[in-house]
Amino acid sequence: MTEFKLLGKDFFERDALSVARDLLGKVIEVTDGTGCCSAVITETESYSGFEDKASHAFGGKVTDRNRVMYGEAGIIYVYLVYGMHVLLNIVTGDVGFPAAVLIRSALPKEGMDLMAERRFKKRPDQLTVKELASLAKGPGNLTKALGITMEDYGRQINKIYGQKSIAFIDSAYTPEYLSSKRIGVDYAKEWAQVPWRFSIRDGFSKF
DNA sequence: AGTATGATGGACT
DNA sequence: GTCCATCATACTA
Repeated sequence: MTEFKLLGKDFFERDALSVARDLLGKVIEVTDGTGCCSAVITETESYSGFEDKASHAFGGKVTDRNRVMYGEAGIIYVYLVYGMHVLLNIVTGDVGFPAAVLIRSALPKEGMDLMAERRFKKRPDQLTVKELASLAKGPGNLTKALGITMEDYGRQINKIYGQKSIAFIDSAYTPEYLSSKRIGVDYAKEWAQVPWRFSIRDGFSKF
């Protein structure tokens, strides 16, 4: 009998940096018509406020894509980059203040068969070591493995929509972590340098 | 209505 | 380290 509790709206109703850091070691669990899978969150990034040049909401910009960043905490903000990758964010903080946490990587926990099928059309025992290690590593790989799609846009976490739900589960695990520069935002100049990326210190990362 | 580009990932040198 | 697939979105006009 596993005791678990969902991370409520209050968890996400805080500043994006705290949420990003505290999300490390927590579990994301996705259920859809094909089944259920979960993974331990190992890497996140925060995007916060009007001044953050790396944020889609920089300068208070509002578009059809980024609109939910101004919404209530716990809303799912997904978008497509490079014409092919879906990236998962959770909105944080107060309504009207644009902020979100990007989930970049996770360690597969349950539902390996689903994740292996979605990523490589293979059974888990057919995966190479490289494939296994990269199952949910990287924001694009993570959403593909977990089955997160654009249809999840604007939905609330921990709620069921038809057969689909994206839940966040608490954990007593509070890992040592590292902070570093955010990835892929060099265009944001000085805002590309702020240490708003968080990752579990696993002893293997070279940071 | 035309164009530039990206909160990536994989292949390759 | 370099190249590039691929297309919705944001921006220019």
